Amino acid sequence: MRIGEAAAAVGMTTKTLRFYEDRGLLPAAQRAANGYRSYGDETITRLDFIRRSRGAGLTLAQISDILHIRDAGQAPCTHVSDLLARQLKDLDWQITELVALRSTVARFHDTAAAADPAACDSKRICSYL
Amino acid sequence: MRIGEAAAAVGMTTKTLRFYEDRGLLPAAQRAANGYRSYGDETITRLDFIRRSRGAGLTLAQISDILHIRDAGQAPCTHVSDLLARQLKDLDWQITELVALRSTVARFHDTAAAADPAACDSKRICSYL
DNA sequence: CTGCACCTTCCCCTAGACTGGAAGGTCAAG
DNA sequence: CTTGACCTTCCAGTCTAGGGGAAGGTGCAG
Repeated sequence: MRIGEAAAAVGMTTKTLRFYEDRGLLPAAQRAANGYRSYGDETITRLDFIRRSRGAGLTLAQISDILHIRDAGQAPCTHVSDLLARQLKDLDWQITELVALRSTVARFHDTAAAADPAACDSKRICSYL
Repeated sequence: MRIGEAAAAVGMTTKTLRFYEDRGLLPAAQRAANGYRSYGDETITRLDFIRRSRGAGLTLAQISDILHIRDAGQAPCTHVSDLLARQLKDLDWQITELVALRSTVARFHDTAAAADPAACDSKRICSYL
C-alpha cells in the first residue's frame, strides 16, 4: 500500500504519515524499488491506534511511549510495567481534569438554560460565565 | 491602575495583559501622561470574565467573540449558551475516548503485572504486549 | 545622583502537531 | 511525448497562549 492509500484509509494526510515516521511513531517504512513508501495492514492498525489516542487527547510523546512499549521485544518487564503504570496514572489525571471541566461547563450551561436572556447583566459581560 | 497592579489583581502577568490587548480581548488601554497604560475597574471585570472563560476551556478566539458581542451592545447569552452546549458535547466525546483508551492501556498493564517478576529479570522477551 | 522598581516597544522563542510549497522523480493513460 | 496523479526530500510557516529579554523611559527613596 502506498502512502496516499494508507493515509486515505485512516483519514489522515500523507504529510501526517511522514511526520509520524519522522517522530518515530511509525517505523521507517519499507520502500518499493522506486523509493516509494510501502505499507502493510499493521501500519493501518497502528495509525488507528494513534488516531484513537489523539482523539482522546494524548500527546504524540505519550502515544509514542505506548507504541514503543508494544514494540519493545526485549524491554525489561519492570520498566514496561512502570511505563504503563505511569501512562495509566496520566490517563486517570487527564480524565479527572476533563470530568471536572465538564462539570464546570455543565453548571454554566444549566445556568444559561434557566436564565432569562433579557436579564443578562451587561456589567458582568455574560452572567452565564 | 497601572498594568502591574491590574495583572496582580487577576493573577495574570503584564505580558498577558498586553497580549490580550494585542489580540483584541482588551480595548486599547488609556494612557497616563507618561505613556503608561491606565486601567479602570471595568478592565478587572473583563479580565475576570476572561479568566473564568479560560477556566471553562474556551479559547481566546471564542472569548473574543463573546466580548465583541457584548461590546456591540448585544447580549451574548444565546451565543454563549450554544458555545457551552458545543463545549459540553466535545468534552463528553473526549471523556468517552479517554476512558476507552484507559481500559486498553489498563489491559496492557494488567497483563504485564500478571507476569512472573522473576522471569522478567533476565533477558526474557516481554511478549505480553 | 544613584539605585531600584516599574513601565514602554520590539522582536524572537517555546511546544505541539501539523501544513504548505518548492524542486524534482515515477508511472500509466491518451 | 506529454499530461496528470502520484511520490520523494527539505525547509518554512501556522496556530495557541503566552514567555524571555533587550534597550530605553519614569518616578520615588535615600
